Amino acid sequence: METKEGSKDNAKGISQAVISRLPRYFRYLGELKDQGTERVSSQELSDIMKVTASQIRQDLNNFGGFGQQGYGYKVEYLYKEIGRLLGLDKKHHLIIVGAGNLGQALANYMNFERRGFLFRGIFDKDPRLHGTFIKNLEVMPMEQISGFIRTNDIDIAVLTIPKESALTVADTLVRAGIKAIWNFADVDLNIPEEIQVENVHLSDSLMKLSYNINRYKNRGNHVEN
Amino acid sequence: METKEGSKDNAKGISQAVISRLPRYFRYLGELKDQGTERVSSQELSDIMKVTASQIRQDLNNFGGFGQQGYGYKVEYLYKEIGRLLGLDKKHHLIIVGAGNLGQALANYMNFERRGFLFRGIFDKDPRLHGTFIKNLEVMPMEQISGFIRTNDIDIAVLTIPKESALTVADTLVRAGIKAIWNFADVDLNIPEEIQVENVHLSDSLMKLSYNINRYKNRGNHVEN
DNA sequence: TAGATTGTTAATCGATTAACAATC
DNA sequence: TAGATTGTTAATCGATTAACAATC
Repeated sequence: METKEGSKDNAKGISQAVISRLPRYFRYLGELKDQGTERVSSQELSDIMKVTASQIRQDLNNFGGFGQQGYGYKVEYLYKEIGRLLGLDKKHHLIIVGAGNLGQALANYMNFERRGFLFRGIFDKDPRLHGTFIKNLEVMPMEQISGFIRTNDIDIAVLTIPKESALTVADTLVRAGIKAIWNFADVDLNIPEEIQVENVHLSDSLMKLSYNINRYKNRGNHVEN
Repeated sequence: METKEGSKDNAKGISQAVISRLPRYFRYLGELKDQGTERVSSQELSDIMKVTASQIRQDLNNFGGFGQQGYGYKVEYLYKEIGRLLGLDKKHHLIIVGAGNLGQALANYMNFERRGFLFRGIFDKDPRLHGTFIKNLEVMPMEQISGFIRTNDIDIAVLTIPKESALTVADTLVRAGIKAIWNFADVDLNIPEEIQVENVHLSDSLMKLSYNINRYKNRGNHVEN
């Protein structure tokens, strides 16, 4: 069992469908924990989260045996384990590329810092912004990105620039050794497979909402995305 | 053929998987259009978008016959039709609830207006903000939301408030007759089925990225969401 | 007409749900 | 031990891909 569990822990081939659900489990378990709940069964969680108990058990079992038969799951333990899977036990160092409204908003959003996502630098091509401060960060010129990534051990770049420059800037980031890009530009990046990309296409999201207003209901309104 | 096409046009039961892909088709077709491309085959689009030609034809056929056998699809026509499906031929009236950093950023983002999503009001519970302007919009107190929705024919509420107040505010919105909520609060709303909800859970998105940094590659880095 | 490419049916693949044996 | 609930296998469902007949 040890071997098996160990191998499952860093198993490959877990579908993005499952991974997408982990933060939601994490969120609900955090609530239960804050309420002082000690244990939860897949059925109880199923009722709260409106997904099947079967799916919960399947999802969790992708990563090893987190529960105890006849008892259920220990909330605190499961919460911590899922947090670990999500990399929340480690600190991440981020830069924001694009100091426009969205870049500023993200820089000021405290909840990311709370989870270990630390903003270390912010860049913009507009010289008028250079030297100004957003939160505690001085806006730097784009030319300094590569050096900054290398010197400050930056994992993640948050891309909040217009789509016109997104592709070339993404290339710069990749060449500087970035591990992941959180992409808010309205374009699909074209970078090597091993660099992780998570797209937040706000326009797409709004258009989807617009579609659903006009058409008849298709599914529930919970979960998804 | 007329009857069939007509019925397909407002067909129910089109999966959210398909609907989620429509904005991306729209985006690529817009680019082709801007480049002056007149026609495109599913195979050509497949090469550009990195999805199978089969999927493209299947997806489009959910909504009726947009193409011509032996020829392909007329770019401009298909672009317009998908835009129509996405409700972009109509104007939408939105309010922003929560005038914090994110609310301000969204208010200032021009691309939504360009697509017919018009911001008509912005609300916040902080009295110090009341009467100040964000873009061309005066910040109003929360108490005025319901009246404003009814008077100004508001379709969509953009929810950019902390999760603590999100549930109760969402209820207010529903009672005032809102059709859809674009939810940026870090919580799942619990409102009637017929009200459309599109969640943008930024924290979830960042956690997913974090997961993928630590684990091995699972899939390509293109597309998804 | 011959060639190209759609629309659509059939086959495959993957994800979700159900069922139940293992076990706490 | 009996009861509860997981972990896991098997069944189902849905989405994607392949194949090809229809037709421009």
